[in-house]
Amino acid sequence: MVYPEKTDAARMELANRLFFKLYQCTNMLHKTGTRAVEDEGLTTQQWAVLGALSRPEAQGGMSVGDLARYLMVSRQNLSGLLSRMERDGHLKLLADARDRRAKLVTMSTHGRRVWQQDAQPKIRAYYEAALADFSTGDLTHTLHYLLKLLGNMEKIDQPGPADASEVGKLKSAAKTL
Amino acid sequence: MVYPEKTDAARMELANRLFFKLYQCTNMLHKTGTRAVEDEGLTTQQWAVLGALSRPEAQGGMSVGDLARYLMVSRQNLSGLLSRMERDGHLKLLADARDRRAKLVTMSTHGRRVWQQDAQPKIRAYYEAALADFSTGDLTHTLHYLLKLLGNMEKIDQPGPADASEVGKLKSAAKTL
DNA sequence: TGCAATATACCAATGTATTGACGTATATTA
DNA sequence: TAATATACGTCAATACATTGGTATATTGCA
Repeated sequence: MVYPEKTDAARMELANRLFFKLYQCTNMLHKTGTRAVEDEGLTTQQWAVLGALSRPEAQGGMSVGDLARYLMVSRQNLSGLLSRMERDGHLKLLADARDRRAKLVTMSTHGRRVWQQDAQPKIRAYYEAALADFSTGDLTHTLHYLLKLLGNMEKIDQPGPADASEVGKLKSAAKTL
Repeated sequence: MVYPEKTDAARMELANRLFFKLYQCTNMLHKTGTRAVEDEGLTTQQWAVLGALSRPEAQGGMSVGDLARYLMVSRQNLSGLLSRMERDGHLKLLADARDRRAKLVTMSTHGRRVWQQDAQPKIRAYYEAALADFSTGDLTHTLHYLLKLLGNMEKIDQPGPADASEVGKLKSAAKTL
């Protein structure tokens, strides 16, 4: 290697710009995306919740915890979000008969109508504008890189045991405390 | 075109996943990134501010407005951020002699030391972990897609006049109000 | 020069996101 | 079964981020 320090500095420079743009992109996504559905009284985060609940797998509702894991946000954050959406009549939170700790989150009739009739066409138009000049290949590649990045960050977040024996060790260690 | 509706639905599906992952990536970035520099009393947003101020172009400080434009956040948001950083001793806000409306934002001696000595190595390590298995080509491509996406969103945010004559029209129209 | 337009910074309200702590309910284990 | 551990949802504190409104200083045009 002739110039290792040079390539390394260049890599850091690229990394820096990449994360800076990631940060700016998401700020702009929330700003412009929320503006796109403001007439429906929604935000981008709320549209993520409605998107999750409208999946076939979510027929019959989801618990707050499951929804938080799916969206990858804290339960505490989601709790507030759901309260606002219930207040605005988009959701219904029912007590779960099976597990008395849990609440079942479901779209209200009004929420489902708003989501399907009003919001969906606007979201579609938003996607088309935001992804103008993106070919199908571009979309696939971008998604691939984001998935890879997300995977790396999940590892940073939860270094996680390498195998089951590690889990056993942790459990044993916990017992001695 | 034989199946136009099919390719269109697939594109929307891709778009949906792309923005969902973008949202999750940035949440994870703030979460894990802030954890990486929490000993220094910093957050990812604050490290963006210090990064901006440590550029050679920012020698002598920046006004709040310039910094807000550079970071692409609202002045109101930045104002609170800067107050916290001044409170924590990382920044100094001086009155601008030239323009009595403006404040000049500069890194304090302490802030510069924290940034260069303590934070920089941790940020470096964070970048390496978050971008594990990203080749230089991967980095360049990802950055390219983010820049393109950001450009599209800026257009959505500010549809902007197509040419100078439009600006003239707007100015004239404003006068009549 | 003077008046209108613009720029700068602040205040307030609202929404999103995190961590830490809490009380209650379910699971696990001894 | 009884004690312990875990899971569930919420409250509180703090930080980011937006919009809208206000007061003051500067700029630009007539």
